[in-house]
Amino acid sequence: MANKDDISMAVIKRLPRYYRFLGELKKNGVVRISSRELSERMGLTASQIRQDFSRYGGLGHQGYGYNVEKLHHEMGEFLGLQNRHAAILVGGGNLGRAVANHIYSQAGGFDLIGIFDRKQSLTGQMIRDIPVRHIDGLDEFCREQRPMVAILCVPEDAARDLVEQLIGLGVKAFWNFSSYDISLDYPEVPVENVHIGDSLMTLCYKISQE
Amino acid sequence: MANKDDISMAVIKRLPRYYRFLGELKKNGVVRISSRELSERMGLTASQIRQDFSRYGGLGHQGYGYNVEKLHHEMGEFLGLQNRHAAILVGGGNLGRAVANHIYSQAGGFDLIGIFDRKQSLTGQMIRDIPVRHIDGLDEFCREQRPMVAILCVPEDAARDLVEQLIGLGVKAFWNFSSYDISLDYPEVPVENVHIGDSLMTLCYKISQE
DNA sequence: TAGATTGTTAATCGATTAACAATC
DNA sequence: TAGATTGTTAATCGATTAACAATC
Repeated sequence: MANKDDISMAVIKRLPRYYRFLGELKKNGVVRISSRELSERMGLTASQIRQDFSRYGGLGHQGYGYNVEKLHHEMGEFLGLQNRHAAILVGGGNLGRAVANHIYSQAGGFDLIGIFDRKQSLTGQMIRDIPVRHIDGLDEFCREQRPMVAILCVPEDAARDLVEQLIGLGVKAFWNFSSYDISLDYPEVPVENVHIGDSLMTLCYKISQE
Repeated sequence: MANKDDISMAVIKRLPRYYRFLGELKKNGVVRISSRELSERMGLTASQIRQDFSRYGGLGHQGYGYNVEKLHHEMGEFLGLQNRHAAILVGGGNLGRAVANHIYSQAGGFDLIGIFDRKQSLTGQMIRDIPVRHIDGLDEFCREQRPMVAILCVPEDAARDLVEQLIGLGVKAFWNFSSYDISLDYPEVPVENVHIGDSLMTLCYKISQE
């Protein structure tokens, strides 16, 4: 397999979508698929699909195409979905709850081990099978449980302070729903941003263009 | 001003971030800024910033830089934030609530005029100042109120049927939080996707790379 | 074997960066 | 005027598409 370091973000960003489509095909009992047919279903070029897949070594067979189950499985491996990373969630509001539920229904990758909020009224409430703890207990919890990932569903100012605190506590990566730009201060730390506000502005632009 | 149709998505996707940073500078009383200084604050090249801004006509002044307030305002105009689009939200769960609150706190673009859910237990509840209605009333509501945009915070299968129904009811654009790929079936309809599941997989990949 | 389809190389296209003349 | 900085053109870099030999 090619060294993953060579693979550009442009390709990586397409992998989850491939993974979803292949999962769907697998569920529908499709055994094999050609790059051409997959391209039609996904709205990509067959060329791009072959380029993307070929980076991961011999996934296909000439004259046959790709085995759906194998491809789906390998794609999950490339994404690292077989790993289990201990994660904590900070911010138990609506967004935090939605995200917590998502992690549960999503196949792989993360185990949510703690939820924190600064609102006293939330502490003790259960989200799925996890109790919401008060943010004051964050330090102690992290020192004992050593979460690897933190999910930030808090406002920008809170996120800024939390990132500093959490990095000090050994957190290695962030799933960031705030508008605080973590990478500017910590360029080496893996961060995945979900900027809902930016998405809304982009929609506004697209509509204005009609 | 250049015809907006010429401007690529790569540029458009950066506009909300510019808009946010400029709003912050404005709030901090910064009057003027050069492309070089903005580039350092945002982690971009000065060249890219000048390229991006120059597409919109003479926003800067040689030897001076850019006026922060003017640039912020113009950026908002390009994004169409001065418009008001009537929007409905389908799906009153945690994600729907989070999104509804977002629309309220966000400066511009959308007026949320209705919220729908198929759960009887939710109907009648208030989210902000909007009552949750039962999904059975969607047709009648849309025929009377003519929403332009629909926000989908429902599972994929529900989203599929809803899009068909809503397009029939005159909805022109979608903010889509489901994994249903609207553009495959309706390539002409403006859609902005927020794929939380894909984002989580991408994070998983980034962590595995460390 | 003949037909299908990959993996890969080459060509094209688009986006980013560098350079600099224009000018405030 | 001298210094700073834009807007724009040219150069570079990267990503996508096309073509096709390899081969199942």
